[in-house]
Amino acid sequence: MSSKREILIDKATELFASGGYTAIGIDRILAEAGVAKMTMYKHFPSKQHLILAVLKQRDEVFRTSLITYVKQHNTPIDKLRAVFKWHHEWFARPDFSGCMFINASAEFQDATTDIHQAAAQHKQLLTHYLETLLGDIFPASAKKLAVQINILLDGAIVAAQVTSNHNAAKEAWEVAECLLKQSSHQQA
Amino acid sequence: MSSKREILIDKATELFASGGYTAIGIDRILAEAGVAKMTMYKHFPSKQHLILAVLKQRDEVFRTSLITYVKQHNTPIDKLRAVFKWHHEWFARPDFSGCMFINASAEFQDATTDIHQAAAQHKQLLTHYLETLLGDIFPASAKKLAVQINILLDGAIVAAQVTSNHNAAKEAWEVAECLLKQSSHQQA
DNA sequence: AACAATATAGACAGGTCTGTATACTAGCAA
DNA sequence: TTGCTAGTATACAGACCTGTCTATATTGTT
Repeated sequence: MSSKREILIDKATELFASGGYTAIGIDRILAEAGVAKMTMYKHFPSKQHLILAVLKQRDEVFRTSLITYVKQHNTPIDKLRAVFKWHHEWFARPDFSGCMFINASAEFQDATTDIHQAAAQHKQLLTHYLETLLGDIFPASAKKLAVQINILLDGAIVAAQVTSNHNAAKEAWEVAECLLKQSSHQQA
Repeated sequence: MSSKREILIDKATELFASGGYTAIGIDRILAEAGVAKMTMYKHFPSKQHLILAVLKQRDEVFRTSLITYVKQHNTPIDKLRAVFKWHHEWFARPDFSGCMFINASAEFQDATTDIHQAAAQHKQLLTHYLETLLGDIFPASAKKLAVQINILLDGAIVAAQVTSNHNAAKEAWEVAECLLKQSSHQQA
């Protein structure tokens, strides 16, 4: 429906990602989106609400893209490898600027704020998805492994963002492989 | 020497850590530090220079603390375990608010800026330190292992910050242990 | 005591920030 | 026509931002 709302969210996503949530002002988003200020304040009562809408859409787009990509693979191990491959391709994109949720929780440290909680929820949803993937092979230790693989993925994101390490996803996958190998031995 | 300079850096560190670099204004730092504005601008020609001074001190304090802690342990494996234990204790501190360098590179995405480069350098110095620790056991693969263990540490930091996972360092260490075990088999 | 270095308060410029108020326009539907 | 909805332009309030300026005070050293 309201196309202006979508335009606003898309442009805000782009600018927040590359410029930070605090540093990017409303006026800049409005100018680049070609939307009047009052239109924005009718859709979003405050900047904070716009940020939350951005994060909500980002969470959906991000997870849908990943899950769709992984679905194209068959075996559980292939699926897990695909998770890291998806990250590898993400890191290589010219507009890659780290994880918007990690960045959001950096700027909004207070864990009781809605924005920080939105970031935490995204990470939890991702961990839960990993748990479903792992449940097919290691039902007993799926939960713990999911947390550990999530740590590897977040570490790779940070390495790609901070030190521009383009191999971070591959290096992280090798660690994950090692972990999975050990788990299959322990299972036997 | 100039105690005012130190007071400024300490207070700025505290405020930037919990409030973000952009969101915290000079005036707030000056008021809480009890320092006049002109005094600050004599020591630091701009806010950016103050941020750089904060990061420089943080890098030194951080690495010195870690290295001192690790030195109390003897065997190479014990030293590596101590690295994760140090992080575990860091995460448990009430003023823990993530890694100031990860947070800085989130707010200053442009990799050509001095601030982003200071963040990257810190991570590289840390990786290099890990490499020296690993060199004692796995001289051939120390470089690669150092990068991978650094990914684990950064992932743990993110987990502790975003989702308040207080066990992140322990979970990451178990993964590292697995990696080290595999490396010692391959070496033989 | 004289000097230089360091720090001080407080006002100020010029800009930006979020959010509000007002008055106007265009399209659509009953 | 009438009325409703969505959007626009523009100005504004009030706060906050970085950085500069001036004139004064404090301190330690020689």
